[in-house]
Formats: sequence, C-alpha cells, structure tokens
Amino acid sequence: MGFRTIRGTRDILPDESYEWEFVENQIRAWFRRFNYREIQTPAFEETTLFARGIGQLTDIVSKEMYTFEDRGGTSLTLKPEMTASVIRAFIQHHLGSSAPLTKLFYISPMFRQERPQAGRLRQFHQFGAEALGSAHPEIDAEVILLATSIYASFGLEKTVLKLTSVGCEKCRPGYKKILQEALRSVVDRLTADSQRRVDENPMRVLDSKEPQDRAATANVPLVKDHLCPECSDHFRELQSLLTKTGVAFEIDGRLVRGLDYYTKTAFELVSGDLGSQDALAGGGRYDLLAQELGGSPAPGIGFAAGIERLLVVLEKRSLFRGEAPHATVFVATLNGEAREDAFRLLQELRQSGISAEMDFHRRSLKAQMREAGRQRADAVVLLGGDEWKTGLVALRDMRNGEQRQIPKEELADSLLRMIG
RNA sequence: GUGACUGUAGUUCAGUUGGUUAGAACGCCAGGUUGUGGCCCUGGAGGUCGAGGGUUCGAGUCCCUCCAGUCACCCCA
Repeated sequence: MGFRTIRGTRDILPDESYEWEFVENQIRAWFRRFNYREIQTPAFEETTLFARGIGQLTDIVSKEMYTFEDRGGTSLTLKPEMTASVIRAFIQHHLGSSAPLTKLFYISPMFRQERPQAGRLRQFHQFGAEALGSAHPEIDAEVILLATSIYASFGLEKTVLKLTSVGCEKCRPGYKKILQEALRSVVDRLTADSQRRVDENPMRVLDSKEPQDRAATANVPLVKDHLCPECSDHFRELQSLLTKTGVAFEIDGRLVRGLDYYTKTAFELVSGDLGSQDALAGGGRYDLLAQELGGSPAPGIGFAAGIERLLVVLEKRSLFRGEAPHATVFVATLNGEAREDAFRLLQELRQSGISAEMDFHRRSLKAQMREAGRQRADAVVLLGGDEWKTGLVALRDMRNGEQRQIPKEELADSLLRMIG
C-alpha cells in the first residue's frame, strides 16, 4: 500500500501552502499592531505540565494526549494546547519581572489524539495570544478585540462572539453546589453521559448538545447569575468596554470551556460554516494558572484559534484573496546551442530579483512554450536562432501574445517595464 | 472511544440481474511540416478495482475481517 500520512494528519501541498503563508502573514500583522510579541516553545513538554495546567479530569488530559517515555524514562507529551507551555516559559524565564504586562502570541502545531472529523485533526495548527500581568477587564477586552479584528480583516464579520463569566474560586464552589442540587432533581431525565458529569463536572452538563439534556436543564441556574461582586463587576465592565468599541456579542450562560483553568471571562467565536466543530477560536481568563504551575501569582487572559478551521470558512465563503505564486519570466531556447546562455540568463534574472524558470527536459520549443503557458508566466524570453547571432533576443508578453526583437542589453529594462 | 456512510486511472466519476483484453472526462506526455503557449484535432502513457480471506466454473460487482476517508456523537481550535 505504501506509506501514508497517519490518521488525522495532513500534508500541506504547494496548491494550498501559499494560502497558509497569506493567512499567517495577515495574522502576524495584527499581532504586531496590538504589540504582542512572538513566543515559540518546544513541541513536547513534561507530561505533568499539561496534567497540572489543563486539569486531570479534562478530556484533553484524560484521553487525548500523545504521551511517550523518552530513553531516560521521563514521561513527555506533544503539546495539546499552548497556554500551559507559555505560562511555563513565562515563569521559567521570569518574563513578568521585567515588565508589568507581558503580551505574547504564537502560531504553532498542536497534537490531540481524537477521532478525526470535519475541522478536527490530530495534528492541527493554532494561533493565539496570552496577556499576563493584568487582572483588569481592559485587557480582556483587548484580547477579544484582537481575535475579532483578525476575523473581521478576513471578511468574516458575521462570526458570533459568545461571552460569559465562569466565576472564580470564591463564587464557583457555591454555585456548583446549587447547580448540582438542581441537576439531581432532573437527573433521571439526563443522558447517561450527563448523569455521570453531575458529580464529576456539573458545569459540563450545561453545554451538552443532546436535546434531551437541553430540555432537562432548561431552567437550571447559570454561573453568570451567581457571581461574587468582584466577578460581577468585572463581567459588567468588560461588556461595557466591548459595547463602547462596537463589538457585538451574545451572552451565553451555558458556554463552558473544556479546560479547568478558566476564571471569570470565557468566550468563543463560532461560525455556522463549520459543521459540528463550529468553534473558530476560544479563550478566557486564567488568574490561578501561574501559581498552579509553581510561579508567583500572575493573572492572565488569552485565546487560541484554529488555522485549519479559518481556512475552511474562508474557502467556503470564497473570501480567500491571495494569489498563487508563479514564475514571472520563462527562459526558452529555439535550439540547443543557446542552452548554456539561457541557463546563465536565468541566474542573472533571479539575481536581479525576478522570479524566472526554464525547461529542464531539453524539450522542443513548442513544449517549452506550453510549459510557460501552463505555469502562467507573464513573459517569455527566447534565445537562439539567427537573431541571437546578431545580438537580439525575442521577448514575448504571454498575457497578450505580443512579441518583439530587442537587443540583449535592453532585456532587463524591457522585462521590468513589461512585468511592472 | 461509539455509530452511519463511502473506498474503481493523478483528479472527478461510469461500470447494467456476478460473464471475455475495466471505461469517460479533466490532467499529464507527444504530434498536427523547418523556430512559438492558450482553442481545436490525433495518438500515447497511466489502474495488482483500499488490503486480506471466502462463496462461485467465473468477483470491480456477493459475504466476512482489517485499513483508510467522510460525517455525526463526545470534545474542542
């Protein structure tokens, strides 16, 4: 059968790699405008970093990680998400001690061993940002604006921003008890999965997609209505900031993110064009995570976004505006005697900044022209024949078919005029 | 991890109730008079019909197992 990409992984072939380049460039430009600086971390970390950071009970840690032992017997894991790694680096390199606010972004592959599906791969790519050091809602608003600005700049104005507050260590325990009580009164009407969660992770019951669960929990209390004064103020101020900057959002009290570290703000950007995996980006505040990972306390907020999913939506809406790269000048020869000169000219063109190509099969002129056309070259330079002996080359504009003879020395100027 | 559907040239697909050398379109290659692309015409290359096993005189067509893909659940980017 031969070798294949393993399940859930993909090759990014030339026909689409330029789309990735275009998308990444635009994303980077936005991070720069918001003054976030890039961070790269290794592909793998100690397994315990993720177990502690993301939460032992989460699906990611309990069943989706690519974990292996190195030769020394240390358990390592391919990063399933970026936040834990970023915080680790933040602590390890004391990034917080040289500035009151640390704003970081990343673009990186991630690994999760899930069943592949539309918009869900085992190796996928995320871009995202983390802002560490401020507990105020202004930075929450900035992070959200950063995400929405990126999507808007791709023409995706109609994505929906879902927003909520999941409370903090002060208000959540009390709410959980209230929720559990409410859930127990309807437990027999829940699906088996949800029944199990009532004790383990009651908040997850709220975002089940099962109609049965939705119906049973229709009147159950939501966190956003049981916040402590501090969380409540924070949430209200954040909404005010978003409204002031013209960001549309929907309060979704059932929004629960799958990672344990979130406190206060949680948000998600969804698109109707994605099928079941509809989240383009998700994020939230994590004020306890730095401590949890052994650092001094540092409040933080961030988001992560899927590049593959962004590309799916851009494709679906025909919003992709990049242009496929191709060689602009094709150097052809009328006969074999000019071949070496053609090769030299090819190099000269490239050195002067023009992307140039030639035929490497010693083929007929017809075949060379066909090749130039296939590659959508803007111009063809023809070397050889009688005029070659008198110092002339033929220059053909492939876009309109016009062709003329010019002295060799004028080639560079004529070419530049032609291809702009 | 659970379920449904699907697997025939590089790609998108035909392939009649099982019956000779498995087809088309597009793409690729070469020609259509000496040295010229796109359109058109002609020809060519390219398939162990996902893999393995079974039923049958005979399997791309039927059965089983596995693998892969797609979609949904779960979860999330």
